[in-house]
Amino acid sequence: MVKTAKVSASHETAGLIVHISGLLPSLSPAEQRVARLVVADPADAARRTITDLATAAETSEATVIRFCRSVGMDGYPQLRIRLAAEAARRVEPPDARVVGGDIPPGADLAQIIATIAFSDARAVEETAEQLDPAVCEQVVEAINGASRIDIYGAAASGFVASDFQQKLHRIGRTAFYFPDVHVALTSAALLGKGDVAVGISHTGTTLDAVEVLEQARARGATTVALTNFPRSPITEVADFVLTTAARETTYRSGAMASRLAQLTVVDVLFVGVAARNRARAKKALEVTAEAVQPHRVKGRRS
Amino acid sequence: MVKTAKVSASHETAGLIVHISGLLPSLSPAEQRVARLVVADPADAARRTITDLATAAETSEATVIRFCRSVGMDGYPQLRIRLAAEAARRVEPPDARVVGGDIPPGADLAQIIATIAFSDARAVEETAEQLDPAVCEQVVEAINGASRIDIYGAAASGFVASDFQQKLHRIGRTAFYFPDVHVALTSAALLGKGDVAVGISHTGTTLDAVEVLEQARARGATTVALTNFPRSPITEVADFVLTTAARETTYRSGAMASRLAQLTVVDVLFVGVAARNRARAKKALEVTAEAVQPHRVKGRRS
DNA sequence: CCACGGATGAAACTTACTTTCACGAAGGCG
DNA sequence: CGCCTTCGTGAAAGTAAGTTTCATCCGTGG
Repeated sequence: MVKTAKVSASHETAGLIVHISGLLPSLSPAEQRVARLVVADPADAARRTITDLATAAETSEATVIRFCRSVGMDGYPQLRIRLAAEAARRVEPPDARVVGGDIPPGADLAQIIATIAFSDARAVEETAEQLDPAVCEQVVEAINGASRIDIYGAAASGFVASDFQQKLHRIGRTAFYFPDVHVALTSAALLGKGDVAVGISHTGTTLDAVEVLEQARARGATTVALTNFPRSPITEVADFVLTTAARETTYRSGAMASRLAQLTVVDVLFVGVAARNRARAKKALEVTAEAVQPHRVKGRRS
Repeated sequence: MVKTAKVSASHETAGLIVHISGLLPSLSPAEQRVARLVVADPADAARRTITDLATAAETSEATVIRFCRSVGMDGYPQLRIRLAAEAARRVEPPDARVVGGDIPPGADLAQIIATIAFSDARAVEETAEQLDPAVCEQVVEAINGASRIDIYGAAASGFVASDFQQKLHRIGRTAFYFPDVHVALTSAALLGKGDVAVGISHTGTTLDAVEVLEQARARGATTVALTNFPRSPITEVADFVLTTAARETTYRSGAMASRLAQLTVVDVLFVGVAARNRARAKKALEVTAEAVQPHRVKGRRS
């Protein structure tokens, strides 16, 4: 009890297994048998009960407890938990992921899932990384001060535009989304100083989106572009440019990752605006949530 | 993704916390208190004894045990071990501990960006982790063989539904999305054996979505539900259930991460279907891309 | 208003963990 | 060479943790 008791304290955090095998030689024979089992398969040991482990090590429970104390644990349960944690940590990190993005022809669903998840998550992270907080700030400011916000996007970007519109609307801002270019153009013509027009286009080359921003800008409105390509045509008619960072390839040309990246930016702007009017936004969200309550099925399944 | 073999096992092994938060609404009040403690700080929960945890959750040990069973564990010790492992594997987010939670009042844009990116990316990854490839496979199969696919979703889920519809349509599948419930219901009434109806609802309690699936199922169509909560009402009318893993406080945050998670699942299904008809899908994508070419502004996009 | 079913905690119970203690083997000292 | 000491050990007693059972409570629908 006295001799090895103090060794541990500092080593507790990292490398429990290493720690154990380090002081293995200093343990008594029976304890060593326990130690070897533990080191050989920590995860398995964590699953066992003390009696079970004692039996496997051909010794008694008492010895297992002594072993626990010898390696600096309070008791068996603590050892178990530490072992479980340790074992989990040394599991291979989510390894060879198909970074490229293209789905190989023979891929099964599991591969497809992994690939998509990876590139989708990547797009979100990378987009966030390269987003300029200062620009976001200004855009939020503009939106917050606008008496009207027009949002335009076509096809896949249309969903994003529509989503953004709905979000702003939900917190009580006057926002519009027009699926039809002509309507969007006429609306843009009615914008004025202090209003905001947002154009969303992954490629940045969507003629309609460019035209809408152009029109809005001509009327004195603040124009914001959301695109993946920082030097694309749409950026030329935008006061503020927000870029996404999605790398789409063949199959993904159906705008998959880009969409998520765009939505992330929308989320940022939305939260930014909401944060400016915390109380009001919260209230609005609650009210709108209540409004749909009758459309919910009551109760839960058990 | 290393192992695809064990279908149900993979669901349990990966993302225990996610799994729990998904089941949260379907738990009884007392169990929910326990669940919240566990989700809030898994590592801490793993350290506690059952009595301790019960006290902290202001309930009895019996309830804690019931909670363990509800989330698929044998008993408390197993839960403890799993929590410890889970907590260890989890990489500490750089700064923001706010995972699904609220943005702190004083947050600046940079913080907001980091927080959102983190929880968005997390939702995507965790959703992918717990997606069951076998179920996806069957859904893909069903969609692939369907002569018609009806997709329904309301509000935020409506965008996802619409996006899915557009994607399927683009690779030449006959898919519909109806923003109007009544139209959706009449359409569902015309579905038949071999057809597919997809209902999207984050909470799983959207009455409209449930009704549409019900109707579709009554007509012999295959029904698919996409929801965050594996035991919500919508799952009762679905032949196949696909779950997302967004840990969003259900109503408050206006469906941000959940949306991305849903889109990820949509992407998986889309690619899955496309992969079955590689040549045809590719051709279709090219043709549709050409169709919008005249609407592009010419010029570089670096 | 009652019957019913689910949710819940108190208490009985079981299992797991911890402590105590006595035995026996190894080493030292008279 | 024996006797004492020390240490490692497991049996068994003791305590704490986990699990089951059951009576009660509460809301729901007849």
